[in-house]
Amino acid sequence: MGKQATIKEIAQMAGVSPGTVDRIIHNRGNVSEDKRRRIEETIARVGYRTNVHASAISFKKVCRIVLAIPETNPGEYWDDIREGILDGLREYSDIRTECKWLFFDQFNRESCREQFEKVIGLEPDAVILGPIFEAETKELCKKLDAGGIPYAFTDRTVPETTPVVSVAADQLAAGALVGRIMMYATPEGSSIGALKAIRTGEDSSKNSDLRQKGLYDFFRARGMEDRLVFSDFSITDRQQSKREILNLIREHPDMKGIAVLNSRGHIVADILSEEGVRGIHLVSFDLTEQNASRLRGGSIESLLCQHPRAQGYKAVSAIIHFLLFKKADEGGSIYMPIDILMVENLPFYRASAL
Amino acid sequence: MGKQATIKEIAQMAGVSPGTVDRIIHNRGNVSEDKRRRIEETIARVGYRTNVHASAISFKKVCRIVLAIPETNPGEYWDDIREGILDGLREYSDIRTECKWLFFDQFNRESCREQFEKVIGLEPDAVILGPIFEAETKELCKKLDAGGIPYAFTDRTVPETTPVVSVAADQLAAGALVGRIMMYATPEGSSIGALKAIRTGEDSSKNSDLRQKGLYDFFRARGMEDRLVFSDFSITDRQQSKREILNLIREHPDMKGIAVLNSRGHIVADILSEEGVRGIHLVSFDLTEQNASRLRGGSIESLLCQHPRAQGYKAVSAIIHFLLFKKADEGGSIYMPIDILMVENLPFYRASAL
DNA sequence: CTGTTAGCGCATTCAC
DNA sequence: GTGAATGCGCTAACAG
Repeated sequence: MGKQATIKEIAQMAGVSPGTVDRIIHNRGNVSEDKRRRIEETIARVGYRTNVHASAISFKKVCRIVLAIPETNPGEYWDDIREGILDGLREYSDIRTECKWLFFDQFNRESCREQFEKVIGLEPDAVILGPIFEAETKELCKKLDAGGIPYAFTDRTVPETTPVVSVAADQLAAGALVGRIMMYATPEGSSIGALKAIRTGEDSSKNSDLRQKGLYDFFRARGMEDRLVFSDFSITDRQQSKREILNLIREHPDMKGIAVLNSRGHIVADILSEEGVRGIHLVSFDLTEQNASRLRGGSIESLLCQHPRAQGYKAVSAIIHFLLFKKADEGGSIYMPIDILMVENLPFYRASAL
Repeated sequence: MGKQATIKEIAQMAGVSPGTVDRIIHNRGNVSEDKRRRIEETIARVGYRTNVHASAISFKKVCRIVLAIPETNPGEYWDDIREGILDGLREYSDIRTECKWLFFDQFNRESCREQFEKVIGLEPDAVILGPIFEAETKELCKKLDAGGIPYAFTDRTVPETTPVVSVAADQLAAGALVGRIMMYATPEGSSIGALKAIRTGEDSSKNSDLRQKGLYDFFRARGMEDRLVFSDFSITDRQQSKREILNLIREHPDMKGIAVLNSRGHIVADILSEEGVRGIHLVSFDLTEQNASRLRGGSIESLLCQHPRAQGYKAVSAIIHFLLFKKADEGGSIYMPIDILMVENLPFYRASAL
């Protein structure tokens, strides 16, 4: 814990003024090549790190941040992400930050496009995006890149973009993890349903697709891929989804496990409960209120999740950090841990805010 | 994100000077009852929160912190806690903190007593303890209480003490979680070994005992407690422990799962591997390097853990926060989440430092 | 008991 | 290009 050098000391050692040191630290230019080298050298030599506190306290500029993410009901996935973003914003409440929220319907491409089109006009210093629709996201990012405006993603990565950071979990690994849990929890040779609940006409989401692939690969690698039964089911009409699921079970009487590859496990749980179907091990994704209550009630056995709140928090941290220092310290993506929740460890999960 | 009020503004609103406001914020006394009430009232009204950055930057006093924890090999549980403590210290590196580390042997009561006896003499402003030995810990805490020196625990709570905070996981719940995993992963009716690896003559640790009880209660609640076979095994002599474990398996040929209730799962894993024993589902505790490698290799199926690094970090945060504001904000104990690790989510776990 | 005041380390003008 | 000067919100020492 040796005492940290200050800018003033660096300046003295390099034979320049504190202002000049500050200029190179913030990449603000206007420094002769000669001094830049001298300063950078002594900074490296003494291992100078800027004092975040002093930095934050004297930071004047107000940061205009635009946040464009899906709007969801309280307690659902994107609502948790929003909470995490608010946490992050609060944490940095000492630096002046001016936020503009744009919410869109995650099932409606038009609504997303509409909101994304407003972004540039708001002249943000930075942007945080929920990249649900890939094409729209890419298009927006191209403009942001052109304008030199930094942006970050939560929830997933997007090809052909250059975000400061993507905060996301590895969904292939998550799918494989579902596979492992199913392998343990169901008898050898039984079949396992892999479901996605989607709205009629909706594309299934990128994340679900990756999970499906991860799950498939896991079983395939063990020569058991024929145990898997993939199927979508619609959630527009409750009666219909019920029929679909009951049908599935009827057609596969040896089905001992069902993995719901998105957050709609609670729907399947309720259908199975209502019909008194027992002995099917149910796994789903995301700790939404609805899923949590089914987990407590025992109709869902386990949930995989990626702490959406922490995700939101980290995206904000990264983007603000970038704004302060004009450079990212993480290498472009932050991988979230994939958490497994069962009744016993559920109570201690939410508490750990960060 | 309304602008935060400053101390100066609070002072003005309450009709006092900034110094007086600061006095009540830090519980430094010397304020008339009348003004105290007025100030506290306006603080509450405008929702004032002290600006951590400004606070950190102008904090003058050097904090003498004594840390007395077990010493372990790199990559083991207590070593991770130590890392987390260092993280926390680094985070607050801007406030002057003077640390004195005292390490003891976690299997040697005398060594602990020896180190604990040095604590008071070092005149610490605060103490962080690894409360392995209950009697010694209680004794030390009595002295600390008398001297008005705040202290915090990592790893577990200790009765009859008044720490600023205990950072620990609920081990009963952890034990129950082992039960659930075993229930899923082993065939109905098979027996399950519940082992503790201990040194000859050593008491088994409090945490292991709680886990054992949690596991037992889980099965008992389901009328399956006779599936459990409890047993200790010594790790002083490798050959002997091998015999013990192989004996256990021989006596219970229907044993399909083994839970190691402390961090020595890797020992059992190796013994099973060497003997070519297959088909036994092995669960253990703590993500040590040794366990991680067996998890990757497939000889351990899953690990339960409680992010020791985060534990250390949180203990430091809490104690420093207390030093700054002379009061705790958490209610005396922080519960860590209980994490389940399998091969698939292992790679993403360490990364999430906090 | 209470008000005043001098920094803390850094970001940002504003002169030179 | 560069250096000096000012202030951010708070702490702590000091003068009353």
